[in-house]
Amino acid sequence: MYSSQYWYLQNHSLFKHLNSNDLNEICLIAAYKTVRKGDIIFFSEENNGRVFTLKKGSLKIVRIDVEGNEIVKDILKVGDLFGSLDLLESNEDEYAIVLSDTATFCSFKAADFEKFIENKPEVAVKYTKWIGFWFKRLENRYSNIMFKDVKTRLLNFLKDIAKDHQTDPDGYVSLPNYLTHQDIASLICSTRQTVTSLLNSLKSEGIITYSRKEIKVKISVL
Amino acid sequence: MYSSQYWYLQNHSLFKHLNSNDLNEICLIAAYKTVRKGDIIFFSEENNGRVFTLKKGSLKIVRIDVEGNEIVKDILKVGDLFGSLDLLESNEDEYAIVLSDTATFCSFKAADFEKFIENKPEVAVKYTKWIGFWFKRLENRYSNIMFKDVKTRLLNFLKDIAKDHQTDPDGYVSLPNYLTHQDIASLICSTRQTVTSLLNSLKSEGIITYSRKEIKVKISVL
DNA sequence: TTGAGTTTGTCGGCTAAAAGACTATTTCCG
DNA sequence: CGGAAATAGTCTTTTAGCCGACAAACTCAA
Repeated sequence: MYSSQYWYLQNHSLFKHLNSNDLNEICLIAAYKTVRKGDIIFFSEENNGRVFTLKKGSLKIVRIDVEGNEIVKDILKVGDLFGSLDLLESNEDEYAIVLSDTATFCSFKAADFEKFIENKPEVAVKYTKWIGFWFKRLENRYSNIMFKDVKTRLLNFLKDIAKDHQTDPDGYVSLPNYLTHQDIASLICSTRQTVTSLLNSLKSEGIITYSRKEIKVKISVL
Repeated sequence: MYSSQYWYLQNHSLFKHLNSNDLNEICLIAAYKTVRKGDIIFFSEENNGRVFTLKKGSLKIVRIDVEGNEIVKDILKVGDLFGSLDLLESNEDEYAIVLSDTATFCSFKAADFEKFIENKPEVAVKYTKWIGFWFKRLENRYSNIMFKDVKTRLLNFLKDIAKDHQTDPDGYVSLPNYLTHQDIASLICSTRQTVTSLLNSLKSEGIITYSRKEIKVKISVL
């Protein structure tokens, strides 16, 4: 018999191979929380230096730049880590907004995790690799932005979210759409107007169909 | 009494706090090498999955994109880590070119380092933080490229290399210049011609002077 | 159901900077 | 030294896509 908290942790690839004693230990430093759509998770104040793992739902990471613009940095889904991944403080100008109806996540203080890691070297190595993956992901995202035109970037963005979804028998992938054109623009580093007109030209090319709730993408094009 | 190899490792912040037994251990998995200007370090083949630390000199990291263009990804200096930082394989399309007259570096197999880490969790935590720093650095570099115009990016680039150099009494920082305009263009994501004319306009504004060997930057402007 | 707020659609002007073409200068090496 | 290769300088042309302005469509709460 195990508590649901155990299940959550065990289900996360970072902790999958830990036994129940280990889980017991990390549960002591982990805190769970469920929040609703539109809720904001700030990384400053009491959350500063915390690492979060998303258990359910999806959210977007937003940064406020020096001019006060909102920049959508990333869209996260179940299993992703966020927060102070580098085990360092700060991130004052960043926060997360819940996109799905509800989201559940657990979190622990980077400092506590650090202590935990020191006794669980397998976890340390796994964590290191995890960070390495994200590093590569960031590199790819950015080189995409710098060397591809907006249309390609938009298609790559669609491809990226489509890859974790089932293909319908008609050859389309149906993606629930939590994002405004403004959000998408921010993610692919473009403008609202450009995204709108590109989406419409993709629509008239028969590559996608979309409403405000859903985007369907012809999988063969990606 | 210690060998010069010990000194090298000990001098690197990642290994600074290890005692001589630990150093002995990691020396067994580390290999040293000195190379000359223009030499190329490939990350594929026998170097695949290796982590390097630069002991002396400077080098540039180059990537070949799908269209065959050389993209200068980074300029590294003493103390920097490069190679398979994520402890993973691949990086086939990347290599390093030595810029200084000579360069010395040591390297170890990611797999060996991993084993080492499992017995030295403090090193794992340090390594994770190290990667975290680079993560942030990458984020900053790219947000710079995406949200600033070319002139600002060029000035930021100069600021960045100026920050580890002494200021002359005349208020200028003298930077040895290993880079062509093409290299600089690639680093700040612009074109050769644009860099050339921007450098010349900065020169006529009295902000910099430069030859092919050296760039002098008025520190007050940065 | 109504009207305020938010998100989408469309257009044309505008500009930074890429791209191309050619020349001038410097470097390198036999 | 001399001549080829690499690098830098300066034009002009072209263009992707940003930006403002405004209208249409949708959403939601009172």
